[in-house]
Amino acid sequence: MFATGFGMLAPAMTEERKGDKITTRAEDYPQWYQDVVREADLAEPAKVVKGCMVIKPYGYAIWEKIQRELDTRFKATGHQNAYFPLLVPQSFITREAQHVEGFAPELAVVTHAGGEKLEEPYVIRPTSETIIGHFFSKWVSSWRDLPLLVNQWANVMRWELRTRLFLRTTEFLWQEGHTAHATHDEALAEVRRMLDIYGAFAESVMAMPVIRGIKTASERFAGAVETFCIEAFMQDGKALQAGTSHDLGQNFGKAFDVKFQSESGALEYVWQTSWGVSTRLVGGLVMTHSDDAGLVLPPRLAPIHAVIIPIYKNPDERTRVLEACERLAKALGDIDLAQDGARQRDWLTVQIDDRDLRPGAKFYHWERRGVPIRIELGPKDLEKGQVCLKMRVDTPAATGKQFVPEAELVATARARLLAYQDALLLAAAERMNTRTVQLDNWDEFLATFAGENSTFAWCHWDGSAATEAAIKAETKATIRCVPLPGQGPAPAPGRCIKSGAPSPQRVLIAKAY
RNA sequence: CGGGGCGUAGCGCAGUCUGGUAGCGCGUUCGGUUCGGGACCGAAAGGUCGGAGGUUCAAAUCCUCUCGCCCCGACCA
Repeated sequence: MFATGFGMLAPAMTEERKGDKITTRAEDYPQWYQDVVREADLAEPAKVVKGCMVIKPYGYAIWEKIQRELDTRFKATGHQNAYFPLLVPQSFITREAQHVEGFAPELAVVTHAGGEKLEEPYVIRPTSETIIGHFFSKWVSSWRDLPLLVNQWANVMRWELRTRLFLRTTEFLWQEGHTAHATHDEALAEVRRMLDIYGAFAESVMAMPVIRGIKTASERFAGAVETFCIEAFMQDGKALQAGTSHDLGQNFGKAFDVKFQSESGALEYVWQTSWGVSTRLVGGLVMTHSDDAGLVLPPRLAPIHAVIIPIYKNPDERTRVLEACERLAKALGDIDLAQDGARQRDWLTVQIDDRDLRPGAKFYHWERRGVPIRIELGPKDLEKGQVCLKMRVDTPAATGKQFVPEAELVATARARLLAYQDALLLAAAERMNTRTVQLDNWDEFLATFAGENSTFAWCHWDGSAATEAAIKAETKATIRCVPLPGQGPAPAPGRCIKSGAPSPQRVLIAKAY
């Protein structure tokens, strides 16, 4: 499948404004992020609705690719999609003590409908554990009904005080998996399995390396027994919680009376899990790979893999060049990027930019949108039977403009895209690794997190909430997670960086989005 | 909710102090010349100056009230 007329993906020239420069990262990182999102045409603040955003077609196309990849993985592990109501009876939220406490401050509540005041207000779901708990209790009665594995793609609302496009908005899109199991061990295995899926997805599809770990009590999901997470390293040294997987224990089972009769005949509460990732991932994608020239996308998530720019001086040349462009697009469109063993094909999407603009303007246009490959085709190339190929970001394997014989284009393009995907992951991992430090001295810690500074720091912590709060109060840095085996430095005892008390292992500390 | 700032053309702004024909840049439309890293020339369209009230011969400008937004401090995928 090839495409040359993707109206939705080809933003009109109205967005092309000379002077709309992208602030450099060194100059002002938050401004750079906003500029990149705007210039890549990913989203814009809704303005008329406080704290909300409009995800524009190009940005939504990236989210759809994320959805497709994850949904395939969820289905492959036995989950089924379902959909639960947006509105949740207020009394449901208050059923689980920790849950209410955590979410009460950010709830939007519907008090009137049909011109009348409601007997019981509804809250707009901030997450769906409660209403799903209610239905699980109706659906589960026997051990034969377990495990129950469902997922929902939905929007949720949390009344945020301060918002940033994709990273934190009042309404956002996500996926929330909810499962019920007969034993705690089985539930825990599910929690870990989904965390593994998130981690593998982040690294192999988003090319975004992550640290897998467990949240401290203060950062734990309201109502969970344990929260597992993946934390990603942003270019400014801050951490982004990119996905979470919760062991809910029997907390919601008890609150919503989700019971089953076991094989031995005993009546028991189910063990539940929930796990989710959101459109925040798009923000993480931006802050992982993009540069001062704009968005950079890994091929596996790029809505457009290659753009072909025709070069011509007169109508006759235009006709001949465009004809050749169509030929190239058709050939490239037959490339399947899917890895061995993938369940579905992943055809290359190609676009010919035949707008009446000068080539240079088109180069900048697509560069800002992060299209991985640019192909220039002009009269000189036609004569020589070659095409000019350039990757959005230089990699050791491919630097600057390269000329390849037309006959080799398809093979070259495929190889370059696959190498590019790997190169982005490698570059991101190197950035994270070289900027990750081990700190053992409080003064050093203060210097590391002075002002807006942040990086990934492995430090000893005495395990107390008081120390954790003190670190946060003094530096704004927080404990992102206690690493899982294989993540971070090998566990070894030491002394807490703040209190000096004994500590069994180092934890990951950074400022966070 | 406390402190600071701002509402004038699609976007960014000037004009407000000192009332007197509503302007500039970018973008948009049309025509032409251009086209291997952000083109140029010519013409044109586009604004009840956030809203309401008041002062005045006359208000974007002065006064009163009001609405909305942004930034900074207490929460979070």
